[in-house]
Amino acid sequence: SLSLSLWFSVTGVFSKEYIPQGTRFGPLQGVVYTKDNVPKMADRKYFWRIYRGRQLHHFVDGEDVQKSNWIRNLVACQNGQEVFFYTMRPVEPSQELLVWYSAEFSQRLCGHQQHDGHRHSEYRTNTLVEMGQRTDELAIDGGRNPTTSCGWDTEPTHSCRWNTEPRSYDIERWGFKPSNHYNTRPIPLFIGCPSQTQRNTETSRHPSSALNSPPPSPRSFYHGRIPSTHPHLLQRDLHLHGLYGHKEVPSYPFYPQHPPPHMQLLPPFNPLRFPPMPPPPGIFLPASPYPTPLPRRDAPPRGSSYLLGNNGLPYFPLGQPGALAMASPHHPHQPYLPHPHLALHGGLKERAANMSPPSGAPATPELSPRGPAARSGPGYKALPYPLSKQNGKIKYECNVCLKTFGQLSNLKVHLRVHSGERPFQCDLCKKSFTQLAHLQKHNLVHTGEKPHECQVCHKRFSSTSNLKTHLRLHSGEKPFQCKLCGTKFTQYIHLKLHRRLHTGHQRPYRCPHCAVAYFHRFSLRLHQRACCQAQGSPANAFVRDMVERFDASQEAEALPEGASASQVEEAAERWMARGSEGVEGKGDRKEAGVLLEALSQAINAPPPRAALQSGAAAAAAATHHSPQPTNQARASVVHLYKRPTVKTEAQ
DNA sequence: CTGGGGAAGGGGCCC
DNA sequence: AGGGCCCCTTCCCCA
Repeated sequence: SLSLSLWFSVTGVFSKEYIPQGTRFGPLQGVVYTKDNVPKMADRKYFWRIYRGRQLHHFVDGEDVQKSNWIRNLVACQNGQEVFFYTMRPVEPSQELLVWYSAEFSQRLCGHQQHDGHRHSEYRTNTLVEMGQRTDELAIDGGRNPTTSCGWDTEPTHSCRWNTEPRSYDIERWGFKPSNHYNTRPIPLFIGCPSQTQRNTETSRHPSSALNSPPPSPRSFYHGRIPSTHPHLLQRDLHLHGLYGHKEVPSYPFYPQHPPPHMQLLPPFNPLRFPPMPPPPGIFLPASPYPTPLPRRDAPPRGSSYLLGNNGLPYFPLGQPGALAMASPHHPHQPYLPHPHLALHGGLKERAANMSPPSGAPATPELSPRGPAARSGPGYKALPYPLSKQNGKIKYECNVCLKTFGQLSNLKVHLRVHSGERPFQCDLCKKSFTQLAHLQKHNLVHTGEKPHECQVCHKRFSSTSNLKTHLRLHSGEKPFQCKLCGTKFTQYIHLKLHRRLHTGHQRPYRCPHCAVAYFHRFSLRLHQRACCQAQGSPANAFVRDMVERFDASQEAEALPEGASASQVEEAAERWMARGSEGVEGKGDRKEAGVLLEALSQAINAPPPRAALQSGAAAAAAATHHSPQPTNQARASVVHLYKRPTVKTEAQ
């Protein structure tokens, strides 16, 4: 798996402000290699293949941060001989910018297979658009036809292209008129990215000024501002080349004196910590900045997405008409912006209809997209998601979390979990839901209706679940039992709260300086290096809390007491990949990243001598005065976060 | 502080 | 594809 050291050796880019969908960044800069002069020792992780026509022309290596400006949250688009990046969707403030790349590349990056049955969803990156380009088209449009490519240097499994110039998109998308300058030369900076103050203004959405600005210096330099939430970065002289205008020669069209205020540097990119989301189904792609390809014989119908899913196969949006129609008003930051072609050719319904996978494809399991047989011709006839067979039944696998579904519709609903799409909105309170049934259930809140009645006490409930819970009061059933004291509960949450009474008093490894104790020696070591103020660590309540969580995690529990630093590191990594128990649930992934960084530093940095000594003494003293936790006590901790089942808890 | 009950939301399966 | 239903989880409030 990806090592922490790698994680923290790479610079990440975060948005400081909302970036509208369709914003373009670029061009990519980096070390240029021809096919023949690639150094033997070159790390090809960040290689970009640049095509001329269908021929591989050269590579751009984005690895060297001193020489490149690559970013990884966007879809890349080869434009002539340059690479630009387009935002796939609006980028929220503080969201990291990442570039999509394929599952194959992800696997190579992570160095292991993802199909081991674990939920390695966070590892799974998705979707790369890789397109070829004909030389004659270069001549036609002056080299402005975009083709996209991925960050790997293996032979592409597919190629496709957009025949529509980005100019067309830009014009229609933003509503400005083409300028001669833009016609003749691509602007090697991003377009239409309003500042905070400009965001809601019409002019910001029609950044014609960008078009009329002189092209910026291709060599540019940006010193990012360090956010107050990441004070540890203040000591570093972080900079990112290229994207935002020259330090001495301001060139950024909108921000002539300063880097774009919505961009700033944050902790390093970590594909495990901040996994790129897959191309969101439905609601995002129709508003994609990418020009809709003109029809060709071997291409999907107009309106189909040319994004490639896993294994380089096309990723078709899964949107439904309802989703398309309802998405935008409910998500002001994800404005639905009908593509000009949609407006011209019938709008949403046609678009949605055209977005369906090729008819018949789901019913042809022999066209498994996992195999080469799935690709007949240029490869547009495959499904957007992997298929597999389990016990003779077709399974539809989520590209993001690898969960499989027996029915396609279930997968489609499931994908909303990842896309954030919530197509069903309550008219009264404007809350939105992923499923109609949830909205219908929610409506009962407003109507006061309680359709489910307890036959014993005639109390009424809005849901069967709540009635069922209630019925336990009459039946005396208490399925949730504390293993330590035997107390039984009717609800799991009550057991969960109760069990905390037992923990906290049985953690043998106490910090001699503060009132914290841990189950594991390595946790105490982490604490002392990462968050013990008495040891000179910065006060960080979050890191402190996370060390505690990790200490109580299954991953930590599985480690031997004398676990090596690398073992602890790997366990923390697994823990994070699993969602870190509550961290992800609270939507605070960046904070979790901060923890991992702290963990990494704590693991890798040589410990303060005093800390080690006192820590060892404390551990020894603690061990002496308080025996090792019993398996039972440890189990209670492990199960603290474990998904409960009636069976196990009742045993 | 702890146990207990209900309200509400979210994910997934089956039809 | 969509409706119905179930299970699970969390939050809130109260005794």
